[in-house]
Amino acid sequence: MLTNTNTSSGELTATGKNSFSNASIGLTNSNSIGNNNNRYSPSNFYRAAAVAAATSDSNNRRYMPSTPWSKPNCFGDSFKLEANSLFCPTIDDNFLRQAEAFAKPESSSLYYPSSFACSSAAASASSSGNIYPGTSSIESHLLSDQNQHNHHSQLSSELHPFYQRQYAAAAHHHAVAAVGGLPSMVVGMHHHSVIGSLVPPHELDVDPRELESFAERFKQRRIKLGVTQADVGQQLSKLKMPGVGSLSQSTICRFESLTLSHNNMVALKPVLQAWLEFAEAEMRQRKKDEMNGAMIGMSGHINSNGSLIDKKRKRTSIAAQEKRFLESCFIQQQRPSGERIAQIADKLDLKKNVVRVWFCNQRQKNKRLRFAAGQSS
DNA sequence: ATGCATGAGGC
DNA sequence: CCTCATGCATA
Repeated sequence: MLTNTNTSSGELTATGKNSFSNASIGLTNSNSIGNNNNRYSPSNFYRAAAVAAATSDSNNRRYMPSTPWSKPNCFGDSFKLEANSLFCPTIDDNFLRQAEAFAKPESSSLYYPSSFACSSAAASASSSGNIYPGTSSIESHLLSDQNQHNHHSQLSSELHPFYQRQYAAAAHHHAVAAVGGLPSMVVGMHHHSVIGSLVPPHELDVDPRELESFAERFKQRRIKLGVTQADVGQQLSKLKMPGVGSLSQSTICRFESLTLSHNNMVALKPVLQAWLEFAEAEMRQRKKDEMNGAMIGMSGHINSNGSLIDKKRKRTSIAAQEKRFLESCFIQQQRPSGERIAQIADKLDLKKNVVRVWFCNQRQKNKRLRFAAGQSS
């Protein structure tokens, strides 16, 4: 059923009964693991920007630096409420049964075509009644021509599915090639974040193709530099770009695979571009030094070691069966009421908050994937 | 590479 | 309690 892969040593009880109200868990100690200090925060940038890529979704929010999660207890909300008080316990049984029916126990349609590694092949295969067309075929287009296309041809065919659709939605005008020199990176997020000024007024004015090709080139050049995604994230802070701290491997990875929102992509591009140029310049310098015989003894590398508190965030693992059920519920209602969430949580023996978050993530993912492979089916 | 999670800012 | 940017933990 539910496995709580809890590596912590703390008091995080998996199905525990300790419950707080999530929002109010004011903790004393701030960061415990990982240094999430100043991060890139284009605050108002996002807000001004119009509608997120998503079709009719007009909710574009801003961004805020994330924060350390060191909480003694990550989950709030009581789990497993008694059958909702207001209704008779069977009130929604139909709903649940229906969902259950949809979620055939052994349904072969995997949520994910296969794992991530699946490239082109399985990409669109699983379109059978599955709302999740499948992840992306990220890797596939990395194999194709690379440096070659310096200019974006007006192909929408070689666009990442996600962008293909976006492009179709707002087709016209071309890229805002901002690929000049380093973005000045001088401003502070206080006034006008550099990012804000480097980027066109509206994200929608940014050509998805531009982003796509940049992401692709970025990855190749990064690899050529022999730098990992995680490295990029860390090194980013060395650039001292105002408001730009470090980023996680996850984010770099998502950027490269275009699995971030359009807004997010647009905002991150200049930052990563700056890093790229910085790193390449550095490498050139190194080579030059070598030529001069000036061996630069490799200086020690940073070894982030842990004198850090050992509280680890726990990650609930929702079993396949439960997931299937959730998915079927999702099809019926993408935004279930708290009442229903509690109900579902109860049925699956999961904490209400876990279910709530699952839906949130699902919606978020859905926005990215909605068109990512859809039209073909 | 991706699943589950956090938290800011907004209703 | 949502959305969105992001990250730890993990497959």
